Amino acid sequence: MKKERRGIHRIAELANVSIGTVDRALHGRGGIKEDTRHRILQVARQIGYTPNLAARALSVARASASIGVCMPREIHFFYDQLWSGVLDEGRRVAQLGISFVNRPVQVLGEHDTEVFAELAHSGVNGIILTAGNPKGLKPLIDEAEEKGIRVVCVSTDAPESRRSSIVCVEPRLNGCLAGELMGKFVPPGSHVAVVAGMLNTEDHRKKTDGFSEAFPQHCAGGEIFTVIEGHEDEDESFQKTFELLRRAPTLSGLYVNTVNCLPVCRALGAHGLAGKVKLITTDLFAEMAPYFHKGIITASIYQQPHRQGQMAVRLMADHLTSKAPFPPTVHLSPGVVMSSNLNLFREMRIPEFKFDPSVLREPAAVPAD
Amino acid sequence: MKKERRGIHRIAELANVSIGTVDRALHGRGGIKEDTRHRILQVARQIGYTPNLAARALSVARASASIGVCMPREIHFFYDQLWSGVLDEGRRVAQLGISFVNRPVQVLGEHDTEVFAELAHSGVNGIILTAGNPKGLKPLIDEAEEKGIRVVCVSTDAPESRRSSIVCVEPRLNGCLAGELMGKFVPPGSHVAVVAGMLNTEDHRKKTDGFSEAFPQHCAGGEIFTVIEGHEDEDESFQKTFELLRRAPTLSGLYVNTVNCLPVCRALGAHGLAGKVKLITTDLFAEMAPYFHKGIITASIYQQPHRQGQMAVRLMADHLTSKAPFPPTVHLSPGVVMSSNLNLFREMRIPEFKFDPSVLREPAAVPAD
DNA sequence: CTGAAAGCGCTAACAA
DNA sequence: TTGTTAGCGCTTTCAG
Repeated sequence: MKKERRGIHRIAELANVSIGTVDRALHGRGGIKEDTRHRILQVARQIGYTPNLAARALSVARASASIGVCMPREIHFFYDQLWSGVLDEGRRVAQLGISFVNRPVQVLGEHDTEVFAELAHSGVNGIILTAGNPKGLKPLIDEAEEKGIRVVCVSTDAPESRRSSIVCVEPRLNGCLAGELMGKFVPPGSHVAVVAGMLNTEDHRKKTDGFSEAFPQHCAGGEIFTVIEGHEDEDESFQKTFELLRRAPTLSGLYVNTVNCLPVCRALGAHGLAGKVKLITTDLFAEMAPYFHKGIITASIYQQPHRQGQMAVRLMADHLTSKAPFPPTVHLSPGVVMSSNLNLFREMRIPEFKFDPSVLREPAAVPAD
Repeated sequence: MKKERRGIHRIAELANVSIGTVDRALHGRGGIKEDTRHRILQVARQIGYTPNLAARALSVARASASIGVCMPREIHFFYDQLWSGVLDEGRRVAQLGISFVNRPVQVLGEHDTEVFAELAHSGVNGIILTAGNPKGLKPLIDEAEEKGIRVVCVSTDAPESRRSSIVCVEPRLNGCLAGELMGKFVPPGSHVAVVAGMLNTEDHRKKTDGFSEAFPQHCAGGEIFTVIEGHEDEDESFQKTFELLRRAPTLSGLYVNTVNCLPVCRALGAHGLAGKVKLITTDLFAEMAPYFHKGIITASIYQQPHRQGQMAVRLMADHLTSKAPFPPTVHLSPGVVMSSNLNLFREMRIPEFKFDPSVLREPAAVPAD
């Protein structure tokens, strides 16, 4: 009594040929009679054959696909989460024989052209990239795509380039959602202000635009009192906000579109305005929790960094393993964080996942002994 | 001249043992002298050994598992999405040799005990279950777990049972978030009402409780005017809501905690109260879109059905392939849908994914010839 | 044109 | 306590 074989063996059995022939048929390789080929495909379809990717990966050994990753190390944990999404999902697809080459850069846009160029020449089959420096990157990306190295941008786009896909929360929509929420939080005719990072970065400008457009639509007679720039500097942000609140005591809302919201929270606290001025922030990290509880932050727009990383890896892996086509864009919906659901976000887990370079190597799976 | 070996063979060579011993050392299995174990681990660490997951997957493939799925077919697309999450993720893990036995039941709680029992005896290694009938299911679940069949509940729990894990959005938290939002949307001292499905279902009761607790906390002097039951009946819901709005013209908010919100929207429309009464709904389906655009629905609390399905499959698959432990609970954060981000939700894609039993078979991966 | 056979790195069952 | 061996399903020679 013989055991039931699987996969191509099964097909071979049913079609009365050898597995070698089955392989030739399945891969459209030459050197096979057209009607045996046809017969084999028929059988394969009948039994619903699906190739075992692990076996394939194993067989072709290290010739199998690898993905390069170039993303920044951290800003207030946003990139920590992005990395951890990539690494988590990477661990899964590793089971399918896909390997990773991780090349973190210190901060967004720093040396990313060099690192990208190096990756592109290192023999990877695809690159996941946070494009801090779109202009400089464009030619490199186009060249890589030309050579068949697919590029997926994540979180920050290089929209002019020929990258295969982009995974992000659209900044404009991010601002719109904040604007809509703000419009519902404050009474008609309210004045609100925006605290941006730097208006000359695309991202912050688009968020500001989205907010400015949506807010008046959802708050009859509402107006944007002013837009100030904190330049990602703690002291400057605090000072400017503090000053603003003194100058404009009738302000009913504040929208911070950079991750750097703590100074603003402190300025509001210093004025004793908890809850009086509705504060909508962006992103999430553990130190924000007390300000939710005190009612200083009313809501935060969450950009799902972990999921972005995960999606980018999935897109690339699906393409590499099953030549799945890339969707031109993957726009995630931003989440809304309020005090009720705050604790469900991974950023609130302690201890906070700290980015550890050692994690960047493949899971060194030698257990501590 | 012999070829350079890789992986555990390499380690075996260097440590002067056989691959069997290396395997034992690496996995902390018994039957190995402590110092050989130590030496082997030492070597492994030195050469930066990383297990080849493809090889492992392949090797254990024969032992590989099947997952039974028992979930309802549909309620206003919620279960469609849940299924599609399960099927999508199932397609991925199928590549690791995991197969599925899908057993849809028509509606929540109908015949689920029979179907579960059948699954439990069909030789599956794990069951994903939407427990419509927790009392009846408990003994069956416990028995299955006893036999080593792990059970993961999804969307609806069987909390008394020994199920390995539950993936859901907590109903109470769902209500809290709605309450918090409502508290910020309406002015202090407002009266609001709740439209529930049936208060005797755990789920709706808990949502109502959460809302009732959170709302007054976030709206000074706010009160719950009344809670009405629509019993998931179109006409009854419309009538009762219409009546309520006439009786209480000062109402400033309405929270619908069942998916059946269209009658309420219509009643609001009929009274010309679009935007005047803030309406917060639950879940999302395509027909709701116009009510967002007209400003009748202010926000909806989204329970992420697709992701719930996906998570349940991942939990089970990770356990089956890597004996990963189950987290006792996976509580997803509900999403907030407003008109700005409405279009990003998969429910808005047309054509709406309709549940098709044929999808329940594995995809045939044989290229058209 | 087709078949046979050798691995890929790992697990697990069985011998020693 | 350790070594040996037979696969897992696939790709890739090399013979027929």
